[in-house]
Amino acid sequence: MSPTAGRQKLSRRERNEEVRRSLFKAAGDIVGERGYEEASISRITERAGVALGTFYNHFASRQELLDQLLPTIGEEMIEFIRQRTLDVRPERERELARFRAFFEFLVENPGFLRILNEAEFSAPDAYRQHIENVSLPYHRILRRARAAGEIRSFTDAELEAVVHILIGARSYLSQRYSYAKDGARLPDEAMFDAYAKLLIGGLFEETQP
Amino acid sequence: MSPTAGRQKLSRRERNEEVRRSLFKAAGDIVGERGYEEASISRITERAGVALGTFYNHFASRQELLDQLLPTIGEEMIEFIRQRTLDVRPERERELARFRAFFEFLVENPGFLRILNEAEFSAPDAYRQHIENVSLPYHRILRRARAAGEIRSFTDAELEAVVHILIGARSYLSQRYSYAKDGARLPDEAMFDAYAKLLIGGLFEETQP
Amino acid sequence: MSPTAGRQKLSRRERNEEVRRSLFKAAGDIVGERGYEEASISRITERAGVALGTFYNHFASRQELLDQLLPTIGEEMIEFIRQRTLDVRPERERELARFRAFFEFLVENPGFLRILNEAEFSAPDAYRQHIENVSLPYHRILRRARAAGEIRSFTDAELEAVVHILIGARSYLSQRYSYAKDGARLPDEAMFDAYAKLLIGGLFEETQP
Amino acid sequence: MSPTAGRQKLSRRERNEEVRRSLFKAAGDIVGERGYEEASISRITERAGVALGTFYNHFASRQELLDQLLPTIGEEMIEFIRQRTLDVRPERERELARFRAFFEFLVENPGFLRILNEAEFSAPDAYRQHIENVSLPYHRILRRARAAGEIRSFTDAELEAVVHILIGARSYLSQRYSYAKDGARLPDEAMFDAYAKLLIGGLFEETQP
DNA sequence: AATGAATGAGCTTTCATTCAT
DNA sequence: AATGAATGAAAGCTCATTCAT
Repeated sequence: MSPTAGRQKLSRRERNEEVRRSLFKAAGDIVGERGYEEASISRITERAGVALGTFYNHFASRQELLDQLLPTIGEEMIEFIRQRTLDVRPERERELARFRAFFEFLVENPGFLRILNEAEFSAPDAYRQHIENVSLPYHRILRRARAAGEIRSFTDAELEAVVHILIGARSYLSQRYSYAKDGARLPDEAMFDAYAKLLIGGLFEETQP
Repeated sequence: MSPTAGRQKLSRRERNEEVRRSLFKAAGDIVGERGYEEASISRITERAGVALGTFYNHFASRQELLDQLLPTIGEEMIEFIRQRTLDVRPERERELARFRAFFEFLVENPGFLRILNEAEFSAPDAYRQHIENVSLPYHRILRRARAAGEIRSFTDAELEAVVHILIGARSYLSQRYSYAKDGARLPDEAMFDAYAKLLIGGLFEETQP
Repeated sequence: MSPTAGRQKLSRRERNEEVRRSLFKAAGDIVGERGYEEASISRITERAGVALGTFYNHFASRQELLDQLLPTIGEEMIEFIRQRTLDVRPERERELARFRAFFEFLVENPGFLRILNEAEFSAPDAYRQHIENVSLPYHRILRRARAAGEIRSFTDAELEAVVHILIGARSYLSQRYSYAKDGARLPDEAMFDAYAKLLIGGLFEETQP
Repeated sequence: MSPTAGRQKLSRRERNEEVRRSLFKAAGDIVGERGYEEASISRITERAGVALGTFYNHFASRQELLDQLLPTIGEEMIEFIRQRTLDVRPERERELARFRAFFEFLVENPGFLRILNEAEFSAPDAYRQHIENVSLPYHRILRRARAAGEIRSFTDAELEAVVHILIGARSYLSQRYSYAKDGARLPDEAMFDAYAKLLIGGLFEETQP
């Protein structure tokens, strides 16, 4: 009897996939903690518990892996938010729920912010892809809400700008409130209230007598 | 009259300052074009037209120079915006003018965006300083406008969040519309309109029948 | 029979060890000829016939290798002397034999002196270790000889001082007589005689009428 | 009235000499504390309180200054020992007094040991000069003592070897007992007693039945 | 597929020396 | 004589990638 009998012996294919996953996870952890720059092959493979050369059996280059990080985790984020806001209506409330869900995702994935933000420079293709992955559905959602009369009068092009404003808002607020370094403030209700008020009613008084 | 008055050759002091400035400019250009990572001493000095060792006669380390880039150019940006929006009233219009002025500054300083955004990771002290330099006066402005009745009902903490939302909006919109790579769209009126509508009236309809 | 038995090509393991040894030898040669200061990585690797980067596959740092030089060769010296003086009695004669053997070792290892003497400043940990490696057994030998009545009246602390006197004597005499630079004198019988007389009878007349 | 009137205004010549001395002192201090390696021109001039370029108005090169350090301070040492042992008789006692005076000099000049020992490699010409400065008079002294019947039967060549044995003994004992790093033992009486016994009577019993 | 040594270009920094002011 | 910026070679070390085993 083989020494590994009894356990579900992994097939060659499965083992392969397992090593790949461990490399991917190691890279994500390192980038999340220390940034793309520090994610050297030797650090990644050491963390993954495989030999350095093994890396190149699974990825063509360092950049190839790095370029997969954000899209992959980004999809998880999108799905996470979708799942948490599935039944919320009307769209106004749903958007606020999405905003909250984003911060919940950050709490569960503290490395994501760094993977996301540094990608703009360290994995630009991945970054563009991710922004598109996020903004396209977002744009669609807003157009639908407009069709349903839930949104004020914005043109398509304006809604596209709005999408980037909303994404930018998330991003900067998360920087400010979520970086957990030595006692930074956690996101607070004021932030959620501010976001809600801005989206519903705007910042400035409309009437100037 | 100073002994060096007239069209004298540059004094020792002036020459020194000139070299320093050329190193600073070279570094700013390189970071703006290719990022902090690529701003190696050898590239900087080559661009500045001095020997490599000369760098260390003017800056104690690579990081020291890099840390001065954003605060210096950031102050220029702040002053640029201030000058362009000095007389605009009411605050609502002034904020829109500031927003426009920011994009005008970007047009004149195409490298600034990269210097700013990458600084979060490559010059974190400088980044924190800059964000503070921008957000503190911004927060004050909004509180004053609120006192003047120009702003809707926001608490202080909410206004602080608003500041970061507005800064984040600028940042993401500029990414989307200003990166001049291969024919990206220039900022268009839709963007300004969207920004204006969002700030004045918000995104969603307030009344849900 | 092992699969690599016979005149097989060197195994991976053996090749690895061979490169390491060649780096070690190159470093020892360079330090012996030109001093620690001159033992740069590039010189060492050039002499060893490998690429510069290869060095760091075998040693964590320049200092790590340099710190191994003296202890390794120092042990060889100790063993060399031990082997050559194994059967000499009494202790008085044995000490003289050790003294001679030390100079014989120097003739066969002309670089050793420099590796030893410069280590005090360039590899201080190694130096301390070596001095201890030499002086501890030396001290023990002298105490035993004293117990056997072969040594005059010295306390333990005095014998420890004697050890350093003897080591220092070797060291300075070797400097004077062995440095092979441009025709320096070889160690001569006068030196051995002086050493013998000093140890047996001392320098000064004891009786002053 | 000139601002410096009243004080003995230094002549140009005196000022020059003063700067030179301050450079010399700075270099000696640095080498004593941190070694020749660390004695860079910039460190020396900074410590001396003059501009870097000033160095080359007083010394042709770094090595030139470094080469003067040991001979100069070495002469001070020789004179120090001479003064302290002028009247001691007989020679046997005088030699012990010289040995003690050497250690007294070290206490007053804690940097000397490093200047001396590192010189072998960092200022070899200076080192050879110093050893000669010390050993030639030493040899003469011993020959005279021999002529006076105070010394046992040694040939000239043997006495020369003895000189180096005695110098080596000093050097190693001082290393062992005088380096003041974190609580190293101070030279103790055992050391002086051991030295005395070795010189008067030797180490081993002469008679072996 | 897994391994890990080999490679060499690249990095930041230090430094003795020169030289115009 | 004093100054201090300019120079460029050299240092130790890192790293993505290759490739023989």
